[in-house]
Amino acid sequence: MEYTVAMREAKAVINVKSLKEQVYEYLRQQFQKHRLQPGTMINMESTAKKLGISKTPLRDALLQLEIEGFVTISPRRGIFVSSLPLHEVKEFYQVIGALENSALLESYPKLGAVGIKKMDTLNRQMQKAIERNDFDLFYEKNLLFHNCFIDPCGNKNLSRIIGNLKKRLYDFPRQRQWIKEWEESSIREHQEIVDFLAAADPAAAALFLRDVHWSYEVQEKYIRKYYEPSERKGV
Amino acid sequence: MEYTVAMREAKAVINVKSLKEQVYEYLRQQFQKHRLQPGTMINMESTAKKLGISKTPLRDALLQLEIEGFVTISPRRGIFVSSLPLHEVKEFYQVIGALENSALLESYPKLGAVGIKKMDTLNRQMQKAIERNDFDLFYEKNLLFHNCFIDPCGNKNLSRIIGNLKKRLYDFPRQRQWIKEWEESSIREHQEIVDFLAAADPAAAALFLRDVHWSYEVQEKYIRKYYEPSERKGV
DNA sequence: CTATCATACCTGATATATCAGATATCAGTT
DNA sequence: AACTGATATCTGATATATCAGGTATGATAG
Repeated sequence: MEYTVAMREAKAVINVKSLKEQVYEYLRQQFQKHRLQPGTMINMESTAKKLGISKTPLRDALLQLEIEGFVTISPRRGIFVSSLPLHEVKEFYQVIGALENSALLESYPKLGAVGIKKMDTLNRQMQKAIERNDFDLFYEKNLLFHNCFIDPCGNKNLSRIIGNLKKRLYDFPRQRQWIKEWEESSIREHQEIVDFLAAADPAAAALFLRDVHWSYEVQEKYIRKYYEPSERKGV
Repeated sequence: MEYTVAMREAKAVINVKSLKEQVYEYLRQQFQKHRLQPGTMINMESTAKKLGISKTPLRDALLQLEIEGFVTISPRRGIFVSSLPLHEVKEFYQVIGALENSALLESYPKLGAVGIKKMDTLNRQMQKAIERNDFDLFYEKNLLFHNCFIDPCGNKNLSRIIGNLKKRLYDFPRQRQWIKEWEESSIREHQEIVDFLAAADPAAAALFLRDVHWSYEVQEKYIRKYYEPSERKGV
C-alpha cells in the first residue's frame, strides 16, 4: 500500500474535518485508484503508523467502510478488501433500476425541455469522450446524465442509496479494460431514453431505463466481461 | 434512560458477540421500546458507566446507528436521537414502493398458489389481531406478509435497504396511538394485492402495491396523524 | 447596561496501553 | 508419521488517559 504525504500535510491547515473523515476519504480514494484490490488485507497497526495517526480514527473509518460494503472485518484475524461477485452486481442492478425508474417518473414534470436538452447534451459529451478514449470523462458525464433525473426528484435517501451502490460498481473493477462496445451501447440507450422523454412518454422512458439499461440480463455479456475474475491483466 | 442488568449478566456466558454488537442491539431495543425519544441526548460517559463498559464499543455502536439514521452525532456537543420528519417518511415511502414493486414482479413466478395462500393467511391473521387490539401481532404479521414476496426475490441488498427503512418507520413513532382505521385500510389493500396475484395479474398487483399501498399521497391523512409532532401523549 | 475577553466546564475525538481470540509453530507422545 | 498440547505471535477489540472544540459563566471596561 502506497501513501502520499497529503494526509500529514493536511494537518498544517485548520482542519474542519475529523481525522476519521479524512481517513475515510483517503481510503475511498485508494479504492478509486485501485490501490486496494479485492482480497488484500489492510493492517491497522501499520496503516495507522504510516498515516501518522492512532488506530482509533482508522478503525472508525473502517467500520463505516464495512457497513458500506467496501471492506470485511474478520475479528482478530484481519480486515480485507471486499470483492464484488456477479450475483451482487445483479442485485445492485435491480435496486438501481427500480429506484431510477421511480426517480424518472417523479422528476419528469420538473424536467421540461431544458432538462431533456441537458441530458441530450451530456450524452453527446459522452460520445465525444469515447472518441477521445477519455473514459474518466465518459464516466463523469454518465453520472451527470443520470443525476439529471435523480436530483430533481429531491429524495435524498434515494440518491444516497443509488450513490452508494454506484460507488461499489464503479470503483472496484476499474483496473479492467474499458469495453468500448458497452459504452457505445450505453450511449444509444441514453438516446432512446431522451427520445421517449422528448416525445412526452415518460412511462416508456422509465420502463426502458429499468428493463433495458439497468437489466442485468440485457447487459450480461458486458457485465461478465467487465467484472468476471478471469485472465487478470497486470496493473 | 433505564437499564437492565441483561447487559452485565451476558458477560457470564460465552460471548460470541462483540461488545459493540451487544451495545448496538441493546440500543436498538431501546428505540423499539421508545425509551429513546427524538431529540434526547445520549451521554457517552454516563451511558458507558451504566452499561459497565468503556466508551469505545459504545462509540462503535453509535457510529453505526448514525450511519443508519437513528442518531445524530454533533462533534463535541452531544449525540442526539434523530427525529423522523414527514418529508423523510415520504422519501422512505417512495423508495420502499419502488423496491417492493420490483421484488413482487421478480418473485411472482416463484410464488405459486402456496405463496399466495400464505399471504392471504397472514392477512387474515392481521385482521384477527386488529379485532383483539393486538397491534404488536398486527405489525409482526404485516412484515411477514411483505416478506412473502421480498424473500423469494433473493436480493439481499434489496432486503437490507427495505429493512433498514422499515426499522426507522416502525420504531420511531410507536408511542403513538394505533390508527385502527389505517390498519383496516392496509388489510383491504393487502387483499387487493392478493386478489390480483390470484387472478394471475402480477403487474396490476405490483402497481397497486407501489401506487396505492406505498403512496405517500394516498396514505397521507394517516401518516400525518401517526407521525406529525402534535399534542404528544406522555409515556 | 452592553460588549468583550478570560476561564471553567462539558462533551466527543483521539492516543496509548492492554486484552483476548485466532492461527502458527514447536515439543512431546504414541 | 500422526496426533495432541503448550507456547508464541498476530491481529483487532477494548479500556483508559488525554486532547480539543463548543458552550456557559464570570470579570472587566466603556
